[in-house]
Amino acid sequence: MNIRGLAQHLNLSIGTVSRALNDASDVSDATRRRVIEAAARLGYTPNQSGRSLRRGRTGAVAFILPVTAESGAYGDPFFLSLMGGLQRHLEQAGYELIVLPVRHDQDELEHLRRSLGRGIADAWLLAEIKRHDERVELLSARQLPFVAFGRTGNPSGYPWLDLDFQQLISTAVSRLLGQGHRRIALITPGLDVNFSSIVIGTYREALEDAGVPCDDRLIYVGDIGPTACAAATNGFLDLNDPPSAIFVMSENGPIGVYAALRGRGLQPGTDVAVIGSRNTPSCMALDPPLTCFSVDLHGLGEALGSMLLDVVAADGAPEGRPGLLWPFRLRQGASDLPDDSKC
Amino acid sequence: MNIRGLAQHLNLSIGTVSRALNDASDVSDATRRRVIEAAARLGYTPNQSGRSLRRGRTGAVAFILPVTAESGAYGDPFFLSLMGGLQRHLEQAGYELIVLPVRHDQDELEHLRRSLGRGIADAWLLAEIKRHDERVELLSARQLPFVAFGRTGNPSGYPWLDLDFQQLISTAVSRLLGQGHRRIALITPGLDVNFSSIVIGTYREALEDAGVPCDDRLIYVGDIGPTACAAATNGFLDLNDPPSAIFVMSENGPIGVYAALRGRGLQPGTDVAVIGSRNTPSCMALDPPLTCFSVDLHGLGEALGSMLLDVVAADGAPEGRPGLLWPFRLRQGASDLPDDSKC
DNA sequence: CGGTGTTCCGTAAACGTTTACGGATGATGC
DNA sequence: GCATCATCCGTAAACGTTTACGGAACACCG
Repeated sequence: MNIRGLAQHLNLSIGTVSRALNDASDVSDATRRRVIEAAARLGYTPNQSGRSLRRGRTGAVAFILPVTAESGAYGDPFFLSLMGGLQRHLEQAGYELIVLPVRHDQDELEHLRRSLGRGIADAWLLAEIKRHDERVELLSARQLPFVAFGRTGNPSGYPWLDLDFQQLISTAVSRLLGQGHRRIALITPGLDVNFSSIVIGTYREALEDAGVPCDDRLIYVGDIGPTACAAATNGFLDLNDPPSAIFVMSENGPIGVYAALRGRGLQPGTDVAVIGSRNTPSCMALDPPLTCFSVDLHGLGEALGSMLLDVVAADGAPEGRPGLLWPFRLRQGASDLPDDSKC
Repeated sequence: MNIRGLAQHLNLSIGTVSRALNDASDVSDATRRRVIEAAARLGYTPNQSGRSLRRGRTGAVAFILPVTAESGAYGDPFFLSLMGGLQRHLEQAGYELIVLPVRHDQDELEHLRRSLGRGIADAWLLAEIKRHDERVELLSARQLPFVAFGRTGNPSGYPWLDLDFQQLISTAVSRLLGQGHRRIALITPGLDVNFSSIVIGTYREALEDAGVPCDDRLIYVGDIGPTACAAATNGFLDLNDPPSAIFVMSENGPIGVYAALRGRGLQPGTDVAVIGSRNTPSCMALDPPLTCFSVDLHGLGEALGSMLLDVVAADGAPEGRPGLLWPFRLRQGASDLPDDSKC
């Protein structure tokens, strides 16, 4: 069902039908109603290729979504929830969200180039930003509207939104300090992960501000799977002066920490305080309930959608758009009770 | 950078450039090389709108992905891993995978109509198929190429792939029977979930085949969140003759089951056997390790990709394509040891 | 009644590709 | 040397839409 067929059916010209359906100026109310009614009745929907060929834009925003390549592993459900809010916000503005999955074992720059070439969207959303990210450079160089979820090492000259890891760490550490802990261990991923250096820096600052000496033996940087975190915990406990609290910047890491503590006959939350970073389903299954942080993913998606719409509206005027930090919320569990006996 | 610009740059006609880049017949090797080299050098990528307007097809497959609408909840990471295999398979055939998220609180039929109208893909992949699914009917009626991941109550006349729940249940029940259990409880979601009736039916058959009487008080049908599963477990344990084994058709349900057992001083895997359905991260965090089932998600994605390519190739000849059942694999843990004392 | 607007609609030219068709060129066979 | 043929390339018509432009019809005002 073309626009031509619709026009013939209505004894109107193609142009009039198009105007009636789109801009709605220069067309009488009577015919507009007639056209809209007939379009609905005949099931006419404008061909997207023709439309976006003629106009310069597609009415869609593309989200480059990293997915796992391995067979057994699950992906990060974080993004899935984010997509709900993002899609809702874009939908309200008449935009469509399309997601382009890219596997971790793919050349992501090449993938982005191909996707850009398809010209499938008016704006682009990048995730899992690296400290030095060629995709950000590519999009900046081509002056294409995009938003980065995450930030590079030099986060200026492009719009980004990132989680406020600084707030996360300082909240966790000051909470533990407030509970009387003085030896607080830190488990955080390798420095190739963008936020890890922020984590370490903020951790050091927070201790310093409180006048608590920082012991490098209490900092573990590396693989943050459950087993690696268990090993790290055992390493902490082997020290002459073991920590009384452990902050774990990892999704499934707290599971390993709990296991290692129990392996030594220690009870999380009673003998050693534990605070995790995110309320993943696996961490919510722990007993005693893990004190950790959550993110308003829906709101986060909506904020990203809003930024994307801004960026696509202000085409070619990317100035003055600052980066945004998105807060974590503390979810109090029972794993970080103060352990006064150790102070 | 148009094809016109490229042609002018090469002193060739537009048609020749197009042929050189596409079909590659009727063009000499020398010029073809020259064109390809120049296209790469000038960064030319054919405009997708123009291309798919002229040809009837887009070279893409669309995956209608259900995402959560609530703010706190995470989505199902199941699909994320599936997308990796799907994308790889399609990529190898020169197809692109685009994902269209649809929120659970949206009118999914209306959303599908809009998406179809955009004509953005050559084939469609549906997920979370309902027992009576209007989307399947819509796509069938319009003769559009699609594949259903899941199946309706009457799974014929369209290509589908579904998980083999029957195999899952019969494997679990016969395993428990083989371990000597005679009173096996079942926790399964409400009958609005498509596979739940299959689960119950197969459970009954398996018991009947083994000559074990089926006690309806050992079947719980309803909400399968952790707390609901804990309540169901407590209900089982309140019986005069409580079960010695529990099969939980739920993702996070085993967490609640473990908690309820421990609340009564019972040790999972020692006092009561527990088998779960899926190896979600939350279940893998349990101690003792949960015996459950896993799915080769990558292979599943590739199988879906293969079916999609078949469907898009055999346009208008949808006959003879049977449904496919995808197997579960048992992952032995330590939660289903035989409890001979109770037999 | 002429002039000036306003309202509504048709005309046609784009947007960037692909592809059927034909023509030019050169090679080959007789 | 002429006919035949293969090889390569240019021409132009589509694909379905949007939109600038102009024109027809009509109202209004002096």
